[in-house]
Amino acid sequence: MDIERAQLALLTELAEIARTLGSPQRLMLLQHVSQGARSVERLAELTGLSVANTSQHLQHLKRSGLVVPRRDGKRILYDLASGPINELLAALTYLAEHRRAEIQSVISDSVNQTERLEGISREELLERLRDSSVTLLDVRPREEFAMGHLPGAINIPLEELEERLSTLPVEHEVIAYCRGPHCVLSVNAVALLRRKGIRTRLLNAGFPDWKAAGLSVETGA
Amino acid sequence: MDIERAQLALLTELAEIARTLGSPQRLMLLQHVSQGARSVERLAELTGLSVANTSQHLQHLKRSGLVVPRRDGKRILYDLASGPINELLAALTYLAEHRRAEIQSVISDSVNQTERLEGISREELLERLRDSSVTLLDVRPREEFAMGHLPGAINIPLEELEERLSTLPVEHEVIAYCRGPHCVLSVNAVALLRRKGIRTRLLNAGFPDWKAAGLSVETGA
DNA sequence: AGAACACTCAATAGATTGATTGATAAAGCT
DNA sequence: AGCTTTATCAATCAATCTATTGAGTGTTCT
Repeated sequence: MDIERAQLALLTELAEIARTLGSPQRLMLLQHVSQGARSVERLAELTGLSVANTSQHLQHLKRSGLVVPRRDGKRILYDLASGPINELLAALTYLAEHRRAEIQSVISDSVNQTERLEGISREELLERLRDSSVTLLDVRPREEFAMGHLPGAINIPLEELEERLSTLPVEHEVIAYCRGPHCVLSVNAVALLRRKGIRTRLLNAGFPDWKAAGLSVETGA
Repeated sequence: MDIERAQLALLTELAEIARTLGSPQRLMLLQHVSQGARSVERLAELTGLSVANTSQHLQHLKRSGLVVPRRDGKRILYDLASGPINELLAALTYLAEHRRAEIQSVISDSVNQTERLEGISREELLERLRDSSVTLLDVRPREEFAMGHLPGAINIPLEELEERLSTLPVEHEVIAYCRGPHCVLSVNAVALLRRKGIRTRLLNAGFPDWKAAGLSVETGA
């Protein structure tokens, strides 16, 4: 019974966080806040909500420990709290994408949708690279990138991705990769980019697989 | 602008999933379902909910694409939908745990992040008590306080602290304590008082430690 | 000190959600 | 066919959530 009560307490905590995320407005706020500390007024502007309403949603986010306020003169800046918040959002986005792809594949017969989600194979990538119709993105840390990467890839470590979004060429589809088929880095990157409306796919293989397959590799920055 | 609309649509989808997870009952159902397909009646039994209520929650989960029903004779079995649902739950749990750990170790939502919860040792406290240069504050519930407390301590349960702030003597530094070194009550009390500009520190030990060390104890209100 | 500013708080009305009840539908049994 | 089991649906009421309004708090500037 004591275990059951503890279980219930934990689930109640989880539910509280989840319910906080259960509003498009708050998700929008969170997304803006995750790009750096912002004042209430700025956030109201960015989201199109009234200031009072924005304030209330921010209080809600604060109560759930997702944002942290900090006074700066006469304004109050809200910042993302520490902890794996982006990871949670990534997981949520990823699931939503998965679900959407599933629904679409039932309606239309297009395999393209599921493929989009599942990722891209080495073979297809090679083909697309030949006619340079993709942007290849390596989200590993700088050091790993320097040790070797796929030819033509550009390196933006995941932590910097959000702020350096504008430097990313988006005229083509973006293919993200990191260390392996289920490396968290690239999954997060794909979720982030898709939230921004950028067409993005995941490379099924990571850099080690690529190298192991004997394909060409570049080194240096 | 078109991107913005797509953004909003995606966020609405995310919010819908999140809101579905925003209920302890549904999380409980999901947890049971994730261990294998179960009938409505069985799930009602496992969770202690009524059958009709269980059914409704399951409909909700189904609408959000988290579970899938399948007929088996006269019963209907619910199974976990495909997709990274467990990953999402894991991310949620991870964040909740992270948040909990943070509350216990640091001043999570204090305005001034530079302020640390600098603690005070039993030895120093004894010395300060001798020349009555501190106010000793016990933030545990009344009942616990009556069962025994540090000599000279005044009792203001955490819930009442904010409204009874004016009754707190603040000419000296305030030392707060409750049950143990990382009891959430006193951590919150310290954060609250510091926000109000009252010099406050946390006693490294709680009441149980004090008693165990054989130091003198008062009882009664 | 007083005005302007940025934000929060409290109160409200309208919409949404949760649990309960009783009625309905679908499958299996006799 | 009738009857039972199992689950859903429809209707209800209390509780909660959202956005708006206007008042109140703390900070800076003059």
